[in-house]
Amino acid sequence: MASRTIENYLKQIYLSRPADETQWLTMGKLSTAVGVTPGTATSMVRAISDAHLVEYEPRAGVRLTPAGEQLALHVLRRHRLIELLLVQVLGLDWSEVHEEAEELEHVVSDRLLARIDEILHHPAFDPHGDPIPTAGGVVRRQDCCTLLDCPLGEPTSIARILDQSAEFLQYVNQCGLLPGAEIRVASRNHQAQTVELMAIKPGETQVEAMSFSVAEKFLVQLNERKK
Amino acid sequence: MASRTIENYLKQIYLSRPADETQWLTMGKLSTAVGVTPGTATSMVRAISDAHLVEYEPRAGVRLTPAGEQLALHVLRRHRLIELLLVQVLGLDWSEVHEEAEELEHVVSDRLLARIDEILHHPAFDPHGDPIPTAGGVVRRQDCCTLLDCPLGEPTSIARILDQSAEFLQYVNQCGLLPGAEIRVASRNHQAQTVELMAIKPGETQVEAMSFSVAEKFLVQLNERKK
DNA sequence: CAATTGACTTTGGCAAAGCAAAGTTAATTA
DNA sequence: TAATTAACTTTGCTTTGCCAAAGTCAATTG
Ligand SMILES: [Mn+2]
Ligand SMILES: [Mn+2]
Ligand SMILES: [Mn+2]
Ligand SMILES: [Mn+2]
Repeated sequence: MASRTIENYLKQIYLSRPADETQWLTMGKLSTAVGVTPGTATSMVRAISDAHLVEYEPRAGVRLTPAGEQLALHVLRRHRLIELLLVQVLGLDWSEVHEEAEELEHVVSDRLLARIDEILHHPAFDPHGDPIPTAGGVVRRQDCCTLLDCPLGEPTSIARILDQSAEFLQYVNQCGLLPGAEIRVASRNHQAQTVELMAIKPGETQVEAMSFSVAEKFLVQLNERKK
Repeated sequence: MASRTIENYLKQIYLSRPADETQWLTMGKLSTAVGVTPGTATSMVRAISDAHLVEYEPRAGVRLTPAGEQLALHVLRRHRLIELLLVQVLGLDWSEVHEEAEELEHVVSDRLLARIDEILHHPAFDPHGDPIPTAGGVVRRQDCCTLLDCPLGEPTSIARILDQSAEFLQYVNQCGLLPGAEIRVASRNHQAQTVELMAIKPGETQVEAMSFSVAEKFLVQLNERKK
């Protein structure tokens, strides 16, 4: 079986892969994502490539094979299911579960994972709104836009938080913008580079302002019309 | 911090230590307990001894220092709390949790462990009846006798199962002799080398027979008088 | 008391994972 | 086009754990 090191590399290759599918992930990006020196990444990638889990083109970069992608998605599934368990069942704060899951993801057996999945009723998203791959290795697509480019005034729900640093997540917590929260973008001020939000709560109107750079870190979904 | 290898060695040194406190644990016993060749155990123990976690006397054996014992007890606490969580909250069978906990015990953070402890209401015993060391590293003593040497006819409760192989635990499950089960030893037949048990259930009298060698694997406690 | 034996230790070697620093490429700049 | 530079690869070395096989010690046994 793949060592925990290899699992970590594969997961990071998946998460850091460039949007354009034909592109390679550069070794520089990979080495910083994994947290090793570039030389270490090169030799590790060579090894993983011998195992046919990635394609490696010197001076171009690295890219997952179908087998490697399946493995990466399994690790990601473990990671995200564990995060949700830690939040929902064990009551950890969502800002601290990532570190924890980073270790646990390599150690939880298939049997235990199946039980976790059952207890959580086969959830589709983790506490940060990231999609949980299915046991078969399929990632469900959600179409979202950021608070920067979603339509003004429309009722929307927070779907996903892109900056998952502990500090940012604590800020998100404070202003109640967790995944699921219903809000509208009241206005955008291009001079001040700010976005004004309104919470949709019964009888109450709360306002929150944030800069464009922060607004970009929230993905939202348009609420379905209830007429 | 101690590597997972060192944690495993310390835990095994603790669990395999001879009953007589003045005795050393031999390297042979340790190496089979840890599952490595004798040479490997020797060199590892040398290293652990350099870290002042054990005393090592060549050709005599090994023995925990107070610091090493504290560390061993912390690993044991993690192991046993995790086992109980897996059974009580995640619904795994008690015959499969040991393997699982063997890995998880090295990876669960203090914060997570504290939450587990809370959720389980600070339990004193794991699913097999083994005592869970306190966070301060204290093991509560329970005075038990085996089904071989407990008094005949007295109402007792199963306290602890000494053979924790998956097969044996499944047998224990089948005859309902889990920790907490109330029974009386009806008789012992020294010719046949068997023990006859009676379950104490409302209105029902169930009988179970087992050999001396199996009876030895059950620790029981006398029930307090209810007069 | 010597010989044998079993338990233990030592030695030498290997694989995984990592770093530092030197050496290459290839893209950019002048 | 030539020089510079940033990104990448190679090389050499380290640490941690492990095994196999050879060597040593001490307890029994004859
Ligand atoms: Mn990880
Ligand atoms: Mn997440
Ligand atoms: Mn373990
Ligand atoms: Mn146990």
